[in-house]
Amino acid sequence: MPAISITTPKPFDFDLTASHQTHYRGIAGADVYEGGVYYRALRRGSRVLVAAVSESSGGRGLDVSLEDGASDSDLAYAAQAVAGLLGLDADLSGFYDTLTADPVLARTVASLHGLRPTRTENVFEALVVAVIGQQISGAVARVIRDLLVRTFGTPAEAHGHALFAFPTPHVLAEAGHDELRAMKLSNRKAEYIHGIAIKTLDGTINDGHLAGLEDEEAVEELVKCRGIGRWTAEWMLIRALGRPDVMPAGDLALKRVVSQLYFDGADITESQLADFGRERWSPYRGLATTYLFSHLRRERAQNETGPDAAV
DNA sequence: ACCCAGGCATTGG
DNA sequence: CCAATGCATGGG
Repeated sequence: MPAISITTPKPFDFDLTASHQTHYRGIAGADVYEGGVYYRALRRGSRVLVAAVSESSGGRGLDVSLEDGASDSDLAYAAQAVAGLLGLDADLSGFYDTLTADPVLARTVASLHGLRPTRTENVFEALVVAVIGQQISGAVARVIRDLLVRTFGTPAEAHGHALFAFPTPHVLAEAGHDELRAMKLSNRKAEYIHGIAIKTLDGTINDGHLAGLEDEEAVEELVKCRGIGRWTAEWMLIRALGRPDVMPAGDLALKRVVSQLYFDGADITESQLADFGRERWSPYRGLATTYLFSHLRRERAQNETGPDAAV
């Protein structure tokens, strides 16, 4: 099986990072983490490559394997894509310095040392996943996201696993309203996602262009799209572009966790959270957000399968 | 049977 | 310009 090694930066915890990417549940959308191997179906042009990623036996990096027939060029592509998905290119040193100055945050995320800010494959994936997650609980969002990926994603049988590449803008743009509604999306969200697919196809939403914009410029441009508000734009910047200083201050769960950790449970407003984050965590508000959410996700997943998993 | 959940667009003051 | 309202669905 063709494979390529990639060296990893420090600090880096592969298990933590792959678990975070799959919401500590082994599968989340197009991402799968099972038996110590992270699987992801990647799009390269019109083809799909399935990467299987595991720690090198030497422990000095990662091995990325593709199916037989993959070229050296495919391997180089996959190595680069996996490095992005796992956030290996992020710089954590400044954030860890911030942690030493914030004992509350440091204690909360103490067991997340080496977690990397993982990413989606592209802007479209992040936007669609964010729209799905608007207003509803993580549990509901997961059901809808996984259904969408299994229904409209590109199946890729490889490494003995049935995997799916994330649906293309083309497929979702071609899908009828009733087909999207069947994904348990609301009428509105079905329209939003359809529109985002169209705008991605016609270049109105363009990864390279957005990557060249400052955080706030990108938000201002994205919120012109129907269905994309500030919250959705900010999550896209974090998830797709790995922006380290973006914080979705309107996020209900983030408000709650910051309230509990820093304000004795008292309700805080969006602007209070924005001020707090700017003063306390700049310029690493995005990394603080990622770590806090990883903490929440893991707690929730453990509570469901943990103490009284009476099976 | 309610009520809430990692928002958004629309409407009405 | 700010406040209220409907939306779809699964879990508590």
